[in-house]
Formats: sequence, structure tokens, C-alpha cells
Amino acid sequence: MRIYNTLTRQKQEFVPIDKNEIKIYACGPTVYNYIHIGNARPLIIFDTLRRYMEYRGMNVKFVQNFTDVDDKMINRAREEKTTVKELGDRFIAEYFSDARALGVHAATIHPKATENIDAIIDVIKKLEDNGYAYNVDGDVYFAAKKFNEYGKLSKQPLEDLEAGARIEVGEKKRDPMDFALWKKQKEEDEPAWESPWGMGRPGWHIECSAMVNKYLGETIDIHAGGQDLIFPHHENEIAQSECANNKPFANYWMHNGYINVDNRKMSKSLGNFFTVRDVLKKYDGETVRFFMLSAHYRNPINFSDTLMEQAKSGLERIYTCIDNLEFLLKNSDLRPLSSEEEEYVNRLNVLKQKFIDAMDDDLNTADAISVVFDIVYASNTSLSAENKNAREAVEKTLELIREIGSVLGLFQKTNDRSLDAEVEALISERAEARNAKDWARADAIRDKLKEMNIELKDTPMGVKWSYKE
RNA sequence: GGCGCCAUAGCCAAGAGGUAAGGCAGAGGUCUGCAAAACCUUUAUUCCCCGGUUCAAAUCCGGGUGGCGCCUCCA
Repeated sequence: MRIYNTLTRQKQEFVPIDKNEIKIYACGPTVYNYIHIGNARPLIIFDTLRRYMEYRGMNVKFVQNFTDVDDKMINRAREEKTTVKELGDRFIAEYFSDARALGVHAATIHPKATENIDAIIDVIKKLEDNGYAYNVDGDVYFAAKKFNEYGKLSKQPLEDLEAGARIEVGEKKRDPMDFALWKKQKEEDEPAWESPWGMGRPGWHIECSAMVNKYLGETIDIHAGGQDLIFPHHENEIAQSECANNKPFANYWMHNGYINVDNRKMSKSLGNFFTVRDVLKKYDGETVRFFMLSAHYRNPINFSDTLMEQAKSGLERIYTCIDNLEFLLKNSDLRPLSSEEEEYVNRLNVLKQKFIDAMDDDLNTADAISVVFDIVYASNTSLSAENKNAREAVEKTLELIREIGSVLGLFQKTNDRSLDAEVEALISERAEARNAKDWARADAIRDKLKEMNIELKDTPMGVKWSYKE
């Protein structure tokens, strides 16, 4: 499989360090609020990457952290008159609820910053020993200029970074490019831990370096996150980890594009901000996921109602086909494939390979989804109730859609609920009415069932029903 | 100011040297008691503009125009 590596700005063949265990780290959310729709993109994308690798037989160790201590956490806890710990626990639980709705599997490990303070202190100590860190009154900084590869990920010349760097009031760093590794405790209510430099808490970047090191090792295969993390977060992680370990940090860096609203980056100040929770009130998590996977992960995408409605309609086309296939399965023949059906099954195999090729090409999920539409088309044009197709042909179609769906985290819903007696009675009453050509009565029953979210369709094989949301 | 990304139909979106995938929406038709779904036909002689390279360019190069992002917490 080929992966676009931000480090080299090229698509490269993915060569794992140890093919028995692929090591992936993705930066997770700061748990001070519900996640927003922008947070959802990397979750869905990298969950899909992991699923695909597993589908291709790779064993993936996927680590995603929770940042549960930083300024945002502290401020929010103060606002809510609660503790940082309580706030974090609460929004971690909410995170899992949203992630589940989006079809995102739990990572192999979800470490928290606050539970890895020892590992963090160890890395800072190493940096101190190696001469990259300095302590000013209990605040510890990383001396960026000592690492001569600083800027290699963002490809920014150091002088230019420096020109844009801002020195905050009260900061005691020696150089504008330096960044905090350890922050001294300033207020009573700030969470703080014992350290060689006194009571304090970790800076933002160091937690990821420490947790990568602890859970995955000194060099990992893939480090993933949103594009905006390239600088400074990922750049700083590289500096910290490579200076502490004297080894390359991550072989491949993958960054997803943004979600925009009206072509602008979502932000609270612009008021174009959507939480996953809010979106889920209106759209199914699967629709959100389908929408996100409809474009290539590195391209920016816009988020709007119009686009979500388009995604919803597209998804519906696929589900209608699945629904039809399930109905067809009950009306198929247990016989060997005809020569036409054999040709059809071959076509299915070609499409499956097309799916793999798309995913192999830097996770081209947009192309992968178009393959599913190709399968839908093939199925709709080749299989029908009148044909009484061989069961195998129907089954293979259904299996392939579900197989691809299991990789994309889509198309798994089934219509397996049974009907209650009242509904059964109405359906047969309608059948009688139709036989008697009492169309008014038949239509009234159909309308009534529709109000109960049951949709009827008359097919040559009889009545077909399905649940509609 | 520095670094980078993007521009393909009404909308969304693949394609990255070989003659424009797919989805949504629209129009007409087939099927149907009517529906629904599905199917058929139709919707880009051309990929922001101007040059260049090439037998061949949406794809490569140069120059514009427009939009966006990072350089400060941010997925």
C-alpha cells in the first residue's frame, strides 16, 4: 500500500518496521468539551486506515491519547466549578459515545496524559541529560535551535518560524522558538505533580512523545493527526523524541485535511462550529461517516446541510440495494450458477480488486465508495426477483458489500426485525383489498403503515416491507 | 513577509501524460392499479485563464487570477 508521507511530501510504499505489528499513533482530543465535527474526521479516517490494514491481514497496534490536562482543561474546570479530573472523565465517556455512533472502534490503547506523568518526566530528564532542555525557576523548556533538524516536517526555515514566533508575557524562555516541556504550578487549583523541577504539569507536546515511547517504542510506523498539528505540535514531538532517543521518531506522517463551513475553517469565533452531538440529532452517525469518506482524506471538505442531504441520499441508494438483495435471497434458487451468473460473479471479483487498489492508493476512500456504487449497479441490472437467481449470486453480492462495508465502517445495518401480528394482519388485509381491486382501501393501509415507519413495495414476488427512519 | 494546499457539470467528487469514474439534483421514458424502488435516455468536445514542452496535457513546466490554511490554542 502506498501512503502520502508529510515528511517527504510524496506517496511512498508502506514498509513496516515489524510486519507482525504495525505501530500507529494518532493524536486524540483534549477532553474539555464534546468533540466537534472537525475532530470527527481524523477519527473516522484513521479508524478506516486501521480497519483496512487489519483487513489486509496486518496486526495493528493503534494508540490514541486523551489530553486530560492543559490550560483549556483548567479554565473549563474553573468555569464549571469542577475538577480537571471530573471534567476529563466526563468528556472521555462522551467521546466514546460519539465515537461509537460514528462507527469508530476503540483504539488498542487510549492512554491519558495524567496517567503517564512518570513517563513524561523520564523523557524530560533524558532531554536535560542530552543538553536539549533547560530549567528556569521550575519551568522547563526545550532549546529548539539545538536540534538542527528542527523544522523538517513543516519545511519551514528556522529564521522564518522565528519571525512569526510570539513570546508570551511572563515566559522565561531563552529563545522565541523554545517551547515548554514542564510548566510550574502557579495557582492552588492547578493540577500538579512532583518532579525534579518542583510541582508542575507537562507541556502539551511532551505527552505524545512520552506515550508513543511507552506504548509503541522509540520508532513507530505511522503518526497521524490533523493538518494543523504539523506545526508546532508534531514538529515539537519529533524534536523531543529524536533528541531523547537519538532515533527516528515516525517513518510516515499522515495528516487529514480540514472540515470547513462555508469554505472557512470552523472556529468558535466565526460561529460556524458544530459538535458531533448536535449533528447526530439530525443525521445518523453512518451518514456522517459516509460523507467524510466520500472525499479523499487530504482534501479539505465543506460541511453543510445540503452536502449531508446528498450523502444521505447516496447512502440510501446502497441500503435500498442491500434491502433488495436480502429480499431476493429469500426468493432465490438453490442451484448452480448459470453461465451469465458466473460472468456476473466474475465481475464482482473484478470490483473487489478495484476496491483494494483504491484503498492501497493512499486510502482513496472516494474511489472505494464508487466501487460500491458499481456493485449496486451490477446487482440492480443483473439480479431480479423475476430471474429467480441462483442463491450463490445473490449471496456473493451481499457478502461483498458487507465485506467492503466492514472496512469502511459502513453498510452493516440489517432489516432483521420481525413484524408484529398487527402489522402482519394489515399487510394481508391490504393484499386482499388489492385482489379485490379496492385501491382506496389498499392505499389507506399503505399510508397507515408508512406512519408506523414501515414502507411497502409491491414486487412481482409479492409484498416487500422495510423499516424507514 | 515566509511556507503550503486547492480550482473538474447545477451541487459533491475521483482521475495526476493516452483522449473526462461515481454520487446527488433535474428532464424525458419503461415498469406499476397508483406508488416506491429499479432500469433506459439525457446533463463537461472539455477540467479557472494565458503561454510552453510533447505525437498526445485536466494531468508536466512558466506566468497570471481566485479561494483557503499554517507560521499563535486548534483535528
